Amino acid sequence: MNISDVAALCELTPKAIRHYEDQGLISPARSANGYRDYRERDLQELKFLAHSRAMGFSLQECSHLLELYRNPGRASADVKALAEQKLQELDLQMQKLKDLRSSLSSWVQHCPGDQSPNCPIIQQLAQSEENP
Amino acid sequence: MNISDVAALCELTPKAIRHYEDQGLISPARSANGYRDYRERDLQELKFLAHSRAMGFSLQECSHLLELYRNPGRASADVKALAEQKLQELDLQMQKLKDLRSSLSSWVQHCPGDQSPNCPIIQQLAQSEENP
DNA sequence: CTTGACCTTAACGTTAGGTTAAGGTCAAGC
DNA sequence: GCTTGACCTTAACCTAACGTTAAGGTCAAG
Repeated sequence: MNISDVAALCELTPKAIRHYEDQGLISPARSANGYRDYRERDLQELKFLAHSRAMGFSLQECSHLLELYRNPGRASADVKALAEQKLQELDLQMQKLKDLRSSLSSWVQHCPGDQSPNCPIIQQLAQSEENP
Repeated sequence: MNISDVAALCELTPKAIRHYEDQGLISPARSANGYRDYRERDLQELKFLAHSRAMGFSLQECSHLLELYRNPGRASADVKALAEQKLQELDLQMQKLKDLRSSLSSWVQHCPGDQSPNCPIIQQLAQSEENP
């Protein structure tokens, strides 16, 4: 199968698929004309990669996950460890976003939003935090 | 004041400050020896930028905010508009993170985490979503 | 006068691809 | 046989916001 068809099936772009190859994650066969020729197994791995990326794993982490996927002798503990680490990262990010949102939201609520220059948002951003 | 001192006061790195200058956000005076020479006003603006960046605004958005900060004739409505847009972005990001976390968390809970290869996380990632 | 800590610019690295650019391949229609 | 359009190839530059060398000038202290 050619790259565009694979891309459509995996909901990836051809460029992304080539990128994964550049990074050594997959290495499809080549047809006589030099075109990449994807087999069933490549398709499955690319779908796996697409889902892993969609879950927020970096390409490096996806590479690691793919190794485990390929290895019938894997230990589920290794997979779980990766997932739990990602879970922690997600929690950290969410906490940060929550804090930002909270501050920004309250500033917005106190902003008149009219033609006057007086603005608590600007004031907060300008504040020199001189409160130890 | 030299760049390192400013950086320390604003909790930025010298490189970041130079970057903001490269991007046209600030333009400090130069001493006779060619060193950047930051005045009080530069300091205030850099603090403003640092806080704006910390609130999740992009450099472009920070540039816009800085314009408003500098302009005594600004309308608070313009500031509020930027803030509300950012607020929406934060909400979107949080929702995505929540969804990811939710899926991943449930997969992790069902993973034995032992030496066996059987792993629901891998299975979920490999799934071909054949459920319309 | 040396030394170390600072400053300068330039240029490449990072992440995960997107976007041209220049050119080869292939199946269809004339 | 020939053109045309849709596909494929590699190469190389673009994005954000800096971090990281690298090579070299400046300055205050000893």
